[in-house]
Amino acid sequence: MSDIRNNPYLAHMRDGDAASTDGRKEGTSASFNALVPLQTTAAQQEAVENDECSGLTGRPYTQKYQNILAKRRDLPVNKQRQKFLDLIHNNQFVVLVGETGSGKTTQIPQYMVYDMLPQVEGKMIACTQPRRVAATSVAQRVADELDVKLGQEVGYSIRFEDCTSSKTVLKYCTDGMLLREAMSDNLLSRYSAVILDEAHERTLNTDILMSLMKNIASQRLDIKIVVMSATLDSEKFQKYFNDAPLLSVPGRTFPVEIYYTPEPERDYLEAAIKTALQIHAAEPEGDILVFLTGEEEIEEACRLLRARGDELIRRANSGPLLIVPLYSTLPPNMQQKIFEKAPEPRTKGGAPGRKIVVSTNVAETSLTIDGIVYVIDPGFAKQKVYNPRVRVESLLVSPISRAAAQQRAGRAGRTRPGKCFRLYTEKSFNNDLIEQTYPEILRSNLGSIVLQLKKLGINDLVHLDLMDPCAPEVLMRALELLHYLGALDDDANLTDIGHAISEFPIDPQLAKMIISAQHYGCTNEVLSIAAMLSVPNVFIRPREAQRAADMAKAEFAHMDGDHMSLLNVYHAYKGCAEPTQWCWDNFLQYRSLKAADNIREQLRRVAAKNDIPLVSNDFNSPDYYPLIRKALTAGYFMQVAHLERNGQYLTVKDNQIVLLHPSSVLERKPEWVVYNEFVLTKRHYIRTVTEVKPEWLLEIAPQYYDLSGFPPCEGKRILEKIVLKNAISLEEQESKKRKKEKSEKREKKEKRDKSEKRDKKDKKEKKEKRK
DNA sequence: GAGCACTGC
Repeated sequence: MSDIRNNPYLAHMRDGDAASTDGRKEGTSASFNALVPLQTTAAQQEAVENDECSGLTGRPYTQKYQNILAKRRDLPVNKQRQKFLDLIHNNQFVVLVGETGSGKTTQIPQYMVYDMLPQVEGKMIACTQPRRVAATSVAQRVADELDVKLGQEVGYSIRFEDCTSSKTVLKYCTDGMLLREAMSDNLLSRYSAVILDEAHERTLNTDILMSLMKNIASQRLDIKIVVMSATLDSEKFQKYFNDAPLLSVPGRTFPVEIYYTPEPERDYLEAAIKTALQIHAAEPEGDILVFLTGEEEIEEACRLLRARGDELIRRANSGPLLIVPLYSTLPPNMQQKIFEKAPEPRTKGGAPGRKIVVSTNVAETSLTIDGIVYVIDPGFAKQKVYNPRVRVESLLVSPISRAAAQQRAGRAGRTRPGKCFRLYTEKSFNNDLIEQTYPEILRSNLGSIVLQLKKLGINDLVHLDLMDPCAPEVLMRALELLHYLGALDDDANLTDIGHAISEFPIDPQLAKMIISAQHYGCTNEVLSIAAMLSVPNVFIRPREAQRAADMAKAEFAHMDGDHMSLLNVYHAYKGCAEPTQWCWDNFLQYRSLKAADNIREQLRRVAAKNDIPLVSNDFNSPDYYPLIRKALTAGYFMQVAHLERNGQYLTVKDNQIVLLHPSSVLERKPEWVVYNEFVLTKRHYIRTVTEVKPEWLLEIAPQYYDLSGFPPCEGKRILEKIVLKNAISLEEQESKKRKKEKSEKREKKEKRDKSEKRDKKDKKEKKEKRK
């Protein structure tokens, strides 16, 4: 343990003993003079906070600091500070449950800093968040609380942005970011403690990180782990972390009354609209939040609400309504509308106006709207599901869990007591809804995750200690994919290609595409395509201007297919003078294109770091596009469809009937295509499609196109013919080669014989001369 | 001739 005299917080207290309060004396006396381990009490910590100068910077505290300090002392978590410190002193893991408003996210990391003084050993404390905005905004708040400049002693680290310095002691970061760091520093040796926040959300990254921390903790007895969650499902966390102790901190929210429908609702959209209007007509002032499942449904609900709201206002003299849709793909300026105030009464003293926000799940966790008093919860959400049999991820409207329903209801009690109207029966809530939403790890394709785990040095995936183990078939699919990509060898160990792929923060297929592009001389172009495939759809198609949008899109169409069209869009975007206006004029999503540009730059850096040359072919060469398509094939040879003679596309190897997605720029139907996505809706579609040649498949991925395992279909027969033809020509080549070799041998032999004869002759002559 | 919950590296 370190010398406590190095403690920058406590150091100044030695000098100022005379002026000490009791609390400070408690801190000064026995503990640090006796060189005890770095363990503080709540009183010591508070004394340090009460001091005139900051222990971190040595500067006097500002008035702003003092004002915030008063509020911090009032947080529920502060009353449990001593209890928390006792637990963390005596345990490697602590589970902390704290509801909204407990102050856990801002305070616990600070308590840890005071207690562990990571800077003494040149280390840091990390606190992870599932979302970027949370990481940045909380870091800013804590920097203010500690009276330091953001990016100095307190910082954050998210994709595209590292706001830390050599002085940083406390770092907020996304959980994905910490995972990336662990890939190059398997034991996270730069950290003396890791705090995992919002663990109840059970995102893919949080689950992997929990497993990783458990593993690291068994090898590093000096590291402390705090797992923070908002739900009461704490037993599962405690059990998982070797029966860790639990600390519960009450939240600070207002009570929310729950109402259920007496009978099940047949049409939840209709019921939601009716309920909203009833609230408007009968309930006191306060805004309404309605949860629906997707963009189309939300826009439809807004239309109906506006129409019927107008009628209500006319007939019943109700207050004016502001109806706002909210979903993530909504342009930012439209998203800002949710923060507008409810409209004023039409006449002085008239019925108050009201705001109704109709939102997807984005309002459940990611965005907080002030002033919401009423929540309407139909009980559904779109959720990701993964079907390993057909290797397809899709979105399905499904009932939410009880935990999610609780979370939604909580949105009504942020500023004052509220009400939540559940559009299902109480019986249904208790009997039909599952307790918790299935964690993401059980609903995802794990290709990328398995590769990351390998890179993290975790080889035994079957015995991987996860809170919810994933299905063996999902693991098999992931290993299979990585093996075919050449990322894993026959013993499932990382290959050189695998190491390279894992460096890229994108799907393994995309990374393989980039790595392969160097052999086709087109890394520049393929980087652009990979970036465009990693962002949300760039094409906008408003209902009221569909034809204009389609025409704008046609300008970018490339006859080889959608990938090349994306490349056209990217090039045009890079070449335009005023990006925002240009995007607007061309029905393109500026946000997506900007993101693509950002990602491309990141990918370019990773490529450069891995010695992948950044090259392009001559644009005027006839091979310019075919070579790009070959690189595409090197990543996506597992996603190929063949046009059968009956006019239907069949996926190769799975023999699924699929249709070209109507958004495709391909007007004809090429015989062989690679596709980026399999979309499962009413029908099976392949989306983002480009023409390829069957010869390429056999040439680029012979290990995958071992046709003996393929189900019979036209595509297979054609590939077999090519294999045969290749074999024949190979045989011909071989025999030619053999003939050539034979004749060469003969010639050589003749030469040799001749020279030998000559030598003999020479020797003979020499001999005779000597004689 | 159609859809796109939400995050994240």
